[in-house]
Amino acid sequence: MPRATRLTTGGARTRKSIREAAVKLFYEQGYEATSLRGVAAEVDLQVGSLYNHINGKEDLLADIMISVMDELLDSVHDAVEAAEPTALARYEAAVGCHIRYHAEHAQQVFIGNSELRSLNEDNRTKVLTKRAEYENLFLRLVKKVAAETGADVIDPKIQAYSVLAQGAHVSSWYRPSGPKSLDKLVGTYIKLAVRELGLPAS
Amino acid sequence: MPRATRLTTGGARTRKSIREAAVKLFYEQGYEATSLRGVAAEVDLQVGSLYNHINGKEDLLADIMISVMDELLDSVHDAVEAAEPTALARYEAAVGCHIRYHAEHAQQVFIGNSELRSLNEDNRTKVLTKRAEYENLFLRLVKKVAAETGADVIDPKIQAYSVLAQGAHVSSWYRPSGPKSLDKLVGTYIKLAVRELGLPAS
DNA sequence: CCTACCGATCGGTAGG
DNA sequence: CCTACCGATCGGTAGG
Repeated sequence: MPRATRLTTGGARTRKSIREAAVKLFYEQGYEATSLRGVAAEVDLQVGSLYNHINGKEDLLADIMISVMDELLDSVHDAVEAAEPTALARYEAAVGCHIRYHAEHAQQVFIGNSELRSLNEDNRTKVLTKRAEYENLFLRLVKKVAAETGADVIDPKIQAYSVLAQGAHVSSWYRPSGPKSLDKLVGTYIKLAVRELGLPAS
Repeated sequence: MPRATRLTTGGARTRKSIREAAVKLFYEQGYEATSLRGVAAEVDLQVGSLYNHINGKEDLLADIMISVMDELLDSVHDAVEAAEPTALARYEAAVGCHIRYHAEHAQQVFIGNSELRSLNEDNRTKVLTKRAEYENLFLRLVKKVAAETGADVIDPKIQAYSVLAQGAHVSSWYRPSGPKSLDKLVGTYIKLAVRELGLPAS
């Protein structure tokens, strides 16, 4: 039995393909303008067959939006923990991870930032809760930098919002084929974020 | 004839009401999820009657998106010309006007930033051209500040993008009922923008 | 400005 | 996983 792992692949693989097709179409056309027939065609299925893998159109969207927030939270937490144990280094790591994720997952993040309205109350609450958690993560980091360095932070909340705004914007224009290297881009945004705190470049 | 001005009001007033209803519903539900029946109901008309005032659903959207860009361009141009004739003062005026407009017209701007996909090629090109013009306006201002003050601007394009990103973000959360006064908010964003240029607060 | 209608398309389901 | 279908709703139009 050299291929025992294959036992579970068929269904899971199809499910993943459907999700990827949904990300692509939701990004290109928007959730409302995307038909399940379009999603099905993308993975060579008929509409009815989709229902062997998903519970409905909105489930597909909720899945994408919730998992993108989970990934973001995990990534930034990991980046912060891996950084040097100073408040500024941790903040820089968080900003860098935030920008990098938004560039590398531009489609998913863009969907996450534009289709909140299409979720029912239950799913919307779930996503909003995770977003609030993400915001608070940055807010705490900003406040720690201020406490540890004495930086003259004008408004910690706007400061955190500023970083979130840059990420959202990056996800709307970044393409891997662009002229700038991603490392350089991330570095630029980190410098801007540090400057905004009123600190000299490190 | 004490009400001669009324001669032209009837039709124009209805047209304006329809547009305002469309802004409200496009903002709340998104363009695709909004039906012309919903728009009609909002102004106490039947669907068919809308066509005495508009050419179709997309015309309504294109109108909103194009006029928001025209207003933005005019406002910022005016603000720049009214400012003290130093590059930094002009830049500060532009950033302040940008943020203020995005707060005061949050719904229209939010539509402008999220429904590009729903326009046909012709209208999309019109809007994108105006957006490019708007971006260039900020890019030139940043470069002038750098030239005049010797500021160490890391990347003028990203710098301009940063300001645009803040505006888009503000339009997604700002409510007039919020705790912060608009003047104070605008002031905060101006300070952040100046700091990003590597200049001390003025 | 309304009534009544058109063809098209949608999400979802039954039944196999 | 497919065929065939459902009711609902859509943008838009004719005709008055």
